[in-house]
Amino acid sequence: MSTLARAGSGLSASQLKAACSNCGLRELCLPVGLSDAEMKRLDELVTRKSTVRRGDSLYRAGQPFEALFAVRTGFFKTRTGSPDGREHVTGFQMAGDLLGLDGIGDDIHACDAVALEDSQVCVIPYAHLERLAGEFKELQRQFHRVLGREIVRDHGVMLLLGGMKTEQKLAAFLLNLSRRLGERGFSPTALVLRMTREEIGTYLGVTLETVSRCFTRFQDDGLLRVRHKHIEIVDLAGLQALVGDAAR
Amino acid sequence: MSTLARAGSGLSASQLKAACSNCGLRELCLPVGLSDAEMKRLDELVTRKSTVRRGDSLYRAGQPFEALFAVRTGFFKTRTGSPDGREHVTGFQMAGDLLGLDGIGDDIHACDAVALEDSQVCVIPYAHLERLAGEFKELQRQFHRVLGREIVRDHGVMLLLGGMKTEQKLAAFLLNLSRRLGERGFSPTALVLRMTREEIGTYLGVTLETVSRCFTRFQDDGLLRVRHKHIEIVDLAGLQALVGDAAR
DNA sequence: CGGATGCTTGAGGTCTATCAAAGCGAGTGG
DNA sequence: CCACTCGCTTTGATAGACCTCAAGCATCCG
Repeated sequence: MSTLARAGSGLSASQLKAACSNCGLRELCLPVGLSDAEMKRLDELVTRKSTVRRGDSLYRAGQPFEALFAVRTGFFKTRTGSPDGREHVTGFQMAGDLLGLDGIGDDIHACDAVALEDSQVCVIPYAHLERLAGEFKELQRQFHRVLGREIVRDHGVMLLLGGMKTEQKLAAFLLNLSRRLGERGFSPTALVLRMTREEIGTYLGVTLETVSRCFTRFQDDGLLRVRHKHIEIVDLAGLQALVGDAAR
Repeated sequence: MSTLARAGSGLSASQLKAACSNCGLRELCLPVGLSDAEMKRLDELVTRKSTVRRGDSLYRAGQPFEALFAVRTGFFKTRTGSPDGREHVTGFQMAGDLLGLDGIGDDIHACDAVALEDSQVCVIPYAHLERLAGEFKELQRQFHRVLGREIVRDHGVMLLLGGMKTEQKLAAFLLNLSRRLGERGFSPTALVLRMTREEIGTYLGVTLETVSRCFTRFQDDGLLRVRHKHIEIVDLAGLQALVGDAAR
């Protein structure tokens, strides 16, 4: 929010040179374990940044896939339309997360990516990335790792959706959010939710009312302090005990 | 089952040369759109076959990841342990499907792969595959497609688990199975299930009793004919109507 | 400051999990 | 080859969780 305010409003922020080599997110994004020389070549790859306003789509299902996106600032959800019309959220992405992997399979995006707040992304042209991956062994390896982790992450969500009750689901969701915010230097216990109860609900496979009720139950049990979008985790161990252990 | 009988029992079937270039599954597996020369190099890659007996694991969660596996014959399930001890099935794999992608992310397998019938797989050493992918643009592209499709497939399962009722889940499951069997030259309407009701249940996020009851309900409604593991799809359109449309 | 959106809370009904028991089949060993 | 046993499946009864419908309230934003 604070960094965004400065960079915001201006239309094409292309003046600011996007540079992976000095990006504060480089530990979270693609380039890890690359040599300086390789890092410089990667800088050439990521030449463009893009700003997405809250509520707008970065891409939509059905659109041709041309690039991956790395979130610099802001918050996104990815959603796919359920066959019966309702929407289903497949994930939430924050700074350092990669967006667009759903397009790799068939060169067509399989879901929408919607900004939940004003956001900024790096544009990574995919053809360019594949070319570079062919040249740099380490980049290739790293890219495969990212894809592989996404697959494992999805399996974790399947476990969550298929094998847990509402309380466990919500606890796992909050712990996941807490951990990721902590990794990015934010407080892991004082969260501000960027998404609505309904979005949490379709992500977890329950209704928004059930999410709301579960929040108040957690508060009554002394696990959380809930004031609308502001969540304070009071008893982190208690939440972990609910899930069993699996945080990711 | 019939082809297996011949190749079975013998311990190392290395006598039989595994060759992608003349494999009947090459349309389903990795190599699609490769030139003859590239195909020959790929043959070098897949030098080993392995036999897995029903009930045995091809690999287990926690084991070091060294190779991908392509199913030649047979049927597998992949499962991950739920935090509270129960097992959750993440997928079913048949001839032409790839196994082991869960290990790419962190060089450790994230789930078990268990044979549901006596099976045979091609072993694809991963280090070798990555090397070759660096050389052959088309192989690299194809490999990325496979990973990308797996991600999209997982999103489809998340949709199924999170947004559908039992009837829709089971219908979607049967339609998926039917389609994949059809693509492999089997009857798309007369299926023999290789998995138990419980395995279907944990895959769909319901109990085995609910699966069983749903089968009988489908039979009563004239959609199926069910005799234990033998399922005959009577009204395919009716099943599709239940789901809405999304088959995959 | 006022409308709109999102959140909370309640009541009732449905669906599914759970516990329990019996029936059928496939595979095994005599 | 047959009988037996074990595992899988089916079916029933009950209780509890979640969804649905409905209303009132807080908050955010222009």
